[in-house]
Amino acid sequence: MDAQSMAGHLIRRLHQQSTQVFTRRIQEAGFDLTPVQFAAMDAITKHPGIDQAGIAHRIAYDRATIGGVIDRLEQKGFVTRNVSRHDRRAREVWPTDAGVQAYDATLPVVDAVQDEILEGLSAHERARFLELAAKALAAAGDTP
Amino acid sequence: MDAQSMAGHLIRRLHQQSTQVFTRRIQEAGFDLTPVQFAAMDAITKHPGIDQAGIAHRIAYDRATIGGVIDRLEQKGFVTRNVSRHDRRAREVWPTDAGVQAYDATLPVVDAVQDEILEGLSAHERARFLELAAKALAAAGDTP
DNA sequence: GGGAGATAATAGCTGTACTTACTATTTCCG
DNA sequence: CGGAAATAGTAAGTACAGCTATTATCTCCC
Repeated sequence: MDAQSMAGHLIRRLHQQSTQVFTRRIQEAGFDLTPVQFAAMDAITKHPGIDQAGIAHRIAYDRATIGGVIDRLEQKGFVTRNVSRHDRRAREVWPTDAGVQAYDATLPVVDAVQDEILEGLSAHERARFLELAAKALAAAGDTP
Repeated sequence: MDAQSMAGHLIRRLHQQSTQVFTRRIQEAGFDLTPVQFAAMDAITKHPGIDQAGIAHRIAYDRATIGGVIDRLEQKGFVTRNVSRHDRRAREVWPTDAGVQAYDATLPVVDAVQDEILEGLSAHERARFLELAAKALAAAGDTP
């Protein structure tokens, strides 16, 4: 068995490819958002006031990691944080106008990136791939 | 378009799943190798004396990143390094006996992990998924 | 044969990822 | 009610993962 043909290796390469395409296209479009930061913005704009644990849960992240991601989004002026009135342990995260604008502006770019990642596949193959990927994930204890 | 169903997101989740399964099973088996360290050991045992750039190229890594990986493999006593006589810029990397033993011992565990990563898929689906993943990668300028 | 350009490795920087440990709350339940 | 267990966030530590810049060599080509 060659390590190069192993599932784990192929998946790592795909992930690498995916993040590189994402980063390149977003930069070319004049924006500054990483894939993870975009995923967080997606959760925050769709659920304004969500707390950090909620974001982590939605995009399948570690609580410790998401703290740093939100830190950077806050530094960029895309979100603000405040202590929740209902639960003083929690921080509510709200998108700023600049954050909403950045999210809206990057959305079409991100959409295009999804096809580019799988550009070697036909439309049918692409759909099949995504279907199988989702199925493999669901079996592994998916929590979207 | 929901970010959760995007190709990039699914691939990231799969990668996350893949590394978590790898790490857990390897640890349960009493070993201490990360997925990247294993991939590097695979290249080194199959090409003893390979230089770091060669390893990086084989497993599709950044030259800067691989330096740290080899550092850690050296600390664990799995490889040794020496300056190449043919090219004094290059460091030849050789597996130690302990390194070869660790590689051989982990190989069956790693093999089993590959199936576990895709345990939600039937054998046929698994093969199809790997085929599509390889095809998508090849189109993106694969360099194995 | 000598200088331009390529290449190997490293250093420093940013940004994930996940772990364990710790603090501050909240909630559940006897 | 009151304490145990659960939960939100942070901190510190390890390990990628990639970028740019720098240094030391090497190679190629005029």
